[in-house]
Amino acid sequence: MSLRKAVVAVDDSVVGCCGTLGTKVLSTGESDDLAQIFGALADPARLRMLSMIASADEVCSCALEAPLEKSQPTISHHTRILAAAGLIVGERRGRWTWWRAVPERLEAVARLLSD
Amino acid sequence: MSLRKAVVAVDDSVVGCCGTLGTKVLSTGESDDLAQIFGALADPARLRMLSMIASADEVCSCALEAPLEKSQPTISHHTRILAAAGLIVGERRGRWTWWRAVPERLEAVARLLSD
DNA sequence: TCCTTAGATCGATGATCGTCGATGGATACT
DNA sequence: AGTATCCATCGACGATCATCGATCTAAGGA
Repeated sequence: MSLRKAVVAVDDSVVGCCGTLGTKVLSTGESDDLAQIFGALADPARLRMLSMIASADEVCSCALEAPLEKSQPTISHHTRILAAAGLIVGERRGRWTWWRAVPERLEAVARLLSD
Repeated sequence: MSLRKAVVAVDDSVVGCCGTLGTKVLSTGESDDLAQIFGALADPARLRMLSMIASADEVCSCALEAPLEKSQPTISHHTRILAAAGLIVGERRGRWTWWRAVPERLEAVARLLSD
């Protein structure tokens, strides 16, 4: 058994159901889930990765290593965290995995910060 | 000299000047600063703290310990990080420090996620 | 059937983070 | 002056994280 904490996807219902940050005090459960989403955005490499994916239509994992200057396992690690936060989705086609941004997710998080 | 990394305020110009995440790829400098802001939001205690402050007009530090169930040094630690990210501002009045949310900052971050 | 390639997983390591007890400084009240 | 209170800072400890080499799996191409 691995000691590393599993990367578990955050529930969809957390975002876009709770009004704004300023309307009511978050419950501990809500804050846990939201912290995971913001945690996914709290790394420079992941932010650049996300902006690359969001700027293009689709991006292959293999196209991320060079510009981000990270090893292949590190790229895989970061894509997994962004996907668990619902910010990107991946599709395996042949040997390649293609990543797309999820604009609705970004908008939902944005709406949560300010309505 | 302390080994702990100093908590340095993030430059104001990073937010609200750069369009959306999907319009262009972030530079390393931009992603570093943004990661600090999102990092401030990436903790459940800080999110609850921010929602408490944003929901009220002003909140005294002393009113945060009980509901968050954290010690006084921990509360002070978290307020400092939120303030360095520009999400709250504190004003010392007598013995108490009063905290206010910065809605423009929240809106700027939201706009950055989705325009 | 090999050989190559893309990506996920494992295990380890060094850095960062959240937390709190102890301490110090500043302010208010008596 | 003396005491009490609010808060920032320090130092330490345990947990989590980012990173990468090594390994494994799966999917072409020869």
